[in-house]
Amino acid sequence: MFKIGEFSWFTRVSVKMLRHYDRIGLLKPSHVDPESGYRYYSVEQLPRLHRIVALKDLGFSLERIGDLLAGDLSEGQMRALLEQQRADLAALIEAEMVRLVRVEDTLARLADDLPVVDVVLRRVEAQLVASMRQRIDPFSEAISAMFVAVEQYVGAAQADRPPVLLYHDVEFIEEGVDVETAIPLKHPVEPTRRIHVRTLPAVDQMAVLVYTGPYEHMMPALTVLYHWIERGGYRIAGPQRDVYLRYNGSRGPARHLTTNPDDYITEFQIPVKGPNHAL
Amino acid sequence: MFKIGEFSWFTRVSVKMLRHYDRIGLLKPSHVDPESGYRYYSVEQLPRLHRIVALKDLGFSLERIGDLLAGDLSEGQMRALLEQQRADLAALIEAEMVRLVRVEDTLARLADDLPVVDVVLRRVEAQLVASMRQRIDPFSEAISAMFVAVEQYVGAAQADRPPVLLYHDVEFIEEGVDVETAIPLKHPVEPTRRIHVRTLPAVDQMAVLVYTGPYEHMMPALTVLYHWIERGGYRIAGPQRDVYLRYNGSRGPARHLTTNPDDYITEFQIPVKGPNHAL
DNA sequence: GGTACACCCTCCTACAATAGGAGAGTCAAG
DNA sequence: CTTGACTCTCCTATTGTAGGAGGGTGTACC
Repeated sequence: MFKIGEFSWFTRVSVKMLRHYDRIGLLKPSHVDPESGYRYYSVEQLPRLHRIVALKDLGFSLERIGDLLAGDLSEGQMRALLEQQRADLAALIEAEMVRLVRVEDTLARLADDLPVVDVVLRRVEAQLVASMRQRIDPFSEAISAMFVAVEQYVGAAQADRPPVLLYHDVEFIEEGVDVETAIPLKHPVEPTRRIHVRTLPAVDQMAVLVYTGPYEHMMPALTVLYHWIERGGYRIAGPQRDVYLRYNGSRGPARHLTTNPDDYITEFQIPVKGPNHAL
Repeated sequence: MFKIGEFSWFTRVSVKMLRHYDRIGLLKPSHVDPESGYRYYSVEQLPRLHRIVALKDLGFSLERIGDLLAGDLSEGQMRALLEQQRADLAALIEAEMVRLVRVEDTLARLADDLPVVDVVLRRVEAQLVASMRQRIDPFSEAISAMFVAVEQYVGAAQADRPPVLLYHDVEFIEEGVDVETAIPLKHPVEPTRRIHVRTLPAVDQMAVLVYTGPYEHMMPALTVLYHWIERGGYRIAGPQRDVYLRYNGSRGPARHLTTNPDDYITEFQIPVKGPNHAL
């Protein structure tokens, strides 16, 4: 019989942890003095502690180790737990490798004196909108006109959410871009021949980049977004959306308006499908 | 201005977390109503929150994110933090991959109906011993005789620790194995021509396997230990030690003795050097 | 046989990031 | 003005590990 300190000394498991394993029932001392409460361990407990430590090194939680050591599980259940652990580890490694790539990309951008911008992946909810879709020349004034037309038409039905521009072309096009200007609605309005009423679908995995500044300089940021998607092993799964969080407009929800182009805030959103996450 | 719920809704950062970021100073609301305590956020805070989420996805802790966002660090410091993160991630990935290999090995053993045994890596402390070293035939009775001889010689100086057998051959040898039988000492004794007194050095990284059962069947377990070392990317860094935690002996510390070979408990220890840990 | 000191006990606290709940106050739409 | 949705603070929990306080225990040495 060993006192807890001796047992700790040569198993290299701290006294704190041995007491913890006792409390959670993972490893009870073979004898506890009822007078003093002193724990006494025997060599016979060594294989069990050894297995606990080994399973811990395999990445199992103490709770799962408890299950595994309970002994009342079939070989099939044992295998299932191990398979589960393998899958968890594989997923974790994949996620960490994507992270590593991203950190390296950021370092590379820093080394090249390029601006560091941040992309995040998140869900975007569905949104009822009124919209107008049209082929126009890129960066043209026509876009403003389209937004204004839709806003005027929907009037009080406009929701207090930022307007959205959708790009329906799959590839880059020099002129005649297929765009849709969408204004969020509080409730449906009657469609017309030019103004449609529809619901922008929710997107579970949206790669999002927030850009602050005038529209002329947004291309480098957008490039980063595409780079991010590619490097992360994602594929594009829908039309890009530009969300105007802060923009120049005499109309529209007041809290989204500003006049200084340097204060413009735009969110670039690209729906993606990824290998390592649920759709 | 958005109330916390709205801000949470479209950033997909939970209200709980927004309040948390406020408390730790990571993201203060642009306005807090002094009456109600209500937090109000503005679009201008979106880039910052976005960056926080992006850095979190890169694996940074909130504390480090705080440092990174403080803005008062040079590009060099920024780079250093990223480099650190890269190194941390690389190390983590390597460790997880070793884990994964081990889980897969365990599954393979399970599928082949081989016994699952557990190897752990730990430190072993230095130990003063009296020992006798000799070439003998493997598994011979001579080993017992050597232990008995040393035990008899050291007498009361014997410490209450298990005897150790060291194998000094680097490779497997059919006959004439170079072994050393070591008995732990409480304090030094006089050496003789045949009995040496020395300190078994501490080993920082010892691959250890606990084996329960008679000596005849220990080879498969030992094979696992070698396999484990190889698969983990370690190299052997010293002589193997067998520690007799529970063995048959009429003498020796009482708490290590038993007569039933099925109750024998032996620890196989092999010093290793590994790529991913400090020496 | 006593005393000092190393050891052991329980109970509390902390970490980091996140989540849930209780109880009370606030805002906005009808 | 009521009601229901929202918000506030404060408390608790998670997981594995560690530190400390305050008090009891075992033993080696004198």
